[in-house]
Amino acid sequence: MVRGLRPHVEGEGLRAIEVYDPKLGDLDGALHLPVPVKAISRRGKYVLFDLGVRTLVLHLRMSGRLVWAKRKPGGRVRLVLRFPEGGVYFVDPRRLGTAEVVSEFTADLGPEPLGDLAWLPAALQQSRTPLKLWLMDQRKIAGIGNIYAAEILFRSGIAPVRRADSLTRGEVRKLQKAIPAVLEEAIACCGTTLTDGQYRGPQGEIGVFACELAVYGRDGEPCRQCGTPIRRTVLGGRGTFFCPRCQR
DNA sequence: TCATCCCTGTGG
DNA sequence: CCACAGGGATGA
Repeated sequence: MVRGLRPHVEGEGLRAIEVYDPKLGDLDGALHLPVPVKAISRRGKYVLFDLGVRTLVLHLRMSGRLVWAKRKPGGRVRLVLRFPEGGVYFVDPRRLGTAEVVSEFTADLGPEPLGDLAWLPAALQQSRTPLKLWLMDQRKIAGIGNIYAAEILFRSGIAPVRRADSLTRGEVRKLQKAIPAVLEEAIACCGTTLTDGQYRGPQGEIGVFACELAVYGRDGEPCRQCGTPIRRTVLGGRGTFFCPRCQR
């Protein structure tokens, strides 16, 4: 998503911030607009607009989308970042997303999942939590959510409830490979659009990784690898999908 | 380490 | 109608 927005906003002047949801509060109070966007980047699931002395921090949570458009798109627009050539529209029907302007971005985030994962074995050894919860704990490793946790575990052949500190060396190696493999593949597919009105890229692109999902949302359907019905349980309050045969 | 809550929309 | 939804902060 950040890659899609980059050509539209990087180096461009942010003219105005229009807030349509009082929950978001005032955002431009500490800013001298217009201000050039020096860079747009990502850390974990946070989107960061580098405005020089300040940083605009967005988090889309469950239902948020960032749409680049000339005019207002459909849906519940909570925020607009106005640029000369168009706007970044923060569409967010559930209103769980967040936006703030800060002097320095801070968040309790673990390392990026696409960097060197040499630290992983030692970190896993220190935790007794179920592996799926470990993967989704942003303080342990940043950026992995419910869909990709499920898919990473399937590709690793590890059951979601396995304690993090119980993995064999071989399983850790599989996990180490599966984390970047699943994420890179999903990014190459432009993400995962499950149904209409859900995740889209900044130009409305559908994320076709939904076609590649092995377990997520496939409760009761046959495993693509062994035919065993995919099962759904609840872990940490979240739907958890896995193949009881392929994942031990 | 957990359930709960924040919100609203959709699908069964 | 109820269950559930891609996330995360909070308080027990």
